[in-house]
Amino acid sequence: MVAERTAVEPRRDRRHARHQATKREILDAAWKMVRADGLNALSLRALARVVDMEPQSLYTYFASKHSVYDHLFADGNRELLARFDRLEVSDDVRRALRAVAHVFVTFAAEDQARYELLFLRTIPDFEPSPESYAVALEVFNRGRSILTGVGLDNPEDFDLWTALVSGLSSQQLANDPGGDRYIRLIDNAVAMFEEHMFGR
Amino acid sequence: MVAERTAVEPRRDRRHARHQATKREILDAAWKMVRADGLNALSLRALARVVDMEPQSLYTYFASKHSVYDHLFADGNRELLARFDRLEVSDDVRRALRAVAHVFVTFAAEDQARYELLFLRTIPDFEPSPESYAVALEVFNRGRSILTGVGLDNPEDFDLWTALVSGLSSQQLANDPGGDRYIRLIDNAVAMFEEHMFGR
DNA sequence: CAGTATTCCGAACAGTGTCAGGAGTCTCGC
DNA sequence: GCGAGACTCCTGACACTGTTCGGAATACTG
Repeated sequence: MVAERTAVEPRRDRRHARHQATKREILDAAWKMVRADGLNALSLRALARVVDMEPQSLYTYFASKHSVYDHLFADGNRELLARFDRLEVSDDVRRALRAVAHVFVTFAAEDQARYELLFLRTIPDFEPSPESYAVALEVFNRGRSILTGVGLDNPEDFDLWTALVSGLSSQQLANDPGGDRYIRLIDNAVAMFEEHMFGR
Repeated sequence: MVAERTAVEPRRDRRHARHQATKREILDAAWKMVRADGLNALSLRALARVVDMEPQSLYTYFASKHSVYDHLFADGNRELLARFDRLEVSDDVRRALRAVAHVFVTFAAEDQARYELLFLRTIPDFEPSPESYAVALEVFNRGRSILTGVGLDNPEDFDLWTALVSGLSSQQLANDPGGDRYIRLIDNAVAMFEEHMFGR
């Protein structure tokens, strides 16, 4: 029985590799379309056309359209997590807060559809799977740990921080997409926040 | 020719009244559905079922589904405008800012779908008509004039203000719908903003 | 080579927004 | 009161959507 299992495993793995490759191609195409036409405008038939398949074949890789969204959701969170990882946290509080805010707002401003998917509940009945949600939680915790690292461990302080940063992001996307009208305000906003938290 | 016109007018008006009444009923039903199932989940066929019509009959009152959204958009903005009108602006800066923030965040937190429709571009290809957008502009100007009334006439200050308030709103909706986790932070946020603008 | 897992597609179903055309109804001037 | 015309509503239909079923290829394994 053990032999049988070890004999089967490699086959599965190779298939799995091909499978994953195609999955990646589909997801990349989905990102492209979603960026171009909006998150809610994604159509499986159009997606299939782009990756040169019949619409039904997509179901070999994804259980449903929501599952596609789910993988995009995880993708986006992994990307944001990677950017936080690349961030070397400064000792200087203001500098650290600035860096975090800049990473987040820039990330948001880059891609309206991605922001919608990750941070707004805009697709009817979509809920991330536990696995995908775990990635999102990791992002959340990472962001919070950076904040506590500079001495902000009060949950309400963190809530105010996220409100401020997400406000800059959503306003940037809504009122000046592609521009930097609100991105320019980051330093000022961080200064305001820091003064309030630590005194002038 | 003039006689003909004046003779026709009253008839038109009475029709118009009935027409508007039905229109209102349809929009009210649409609000209900949108609140229950989400903005993007609205279906003309389901809407028709609720108002006891055939789906195609809705086209007597609205040129398209987007037109329904457009009327809801105007509805929402008129409601927000009315709340600003009911607001008596205090001489005390902090009190005034608090009141404005509270009106807005409460308005947002009440209705996720309405917030999406008014402040996020979440429906594919939807753009408010000039008439509806005019109402939105009026809301925007009203909010800004209240701010300038307390001495904040710098556009960037107003941008930071809207970012802060909309951030509280969207976080409230996303992370604690129905609760008051971020609504409770309004006073604190206003204090932070005021200190930063006017000194401690 | 035989057997099996995997990938893909053809056909179909229920749902969507929307358009064309035609009934029925209401209100008007005569 | 009658005919004209606007108005309201519906039947039928079209192209689209996500999704399921069943079978045909294909690729890999023993």
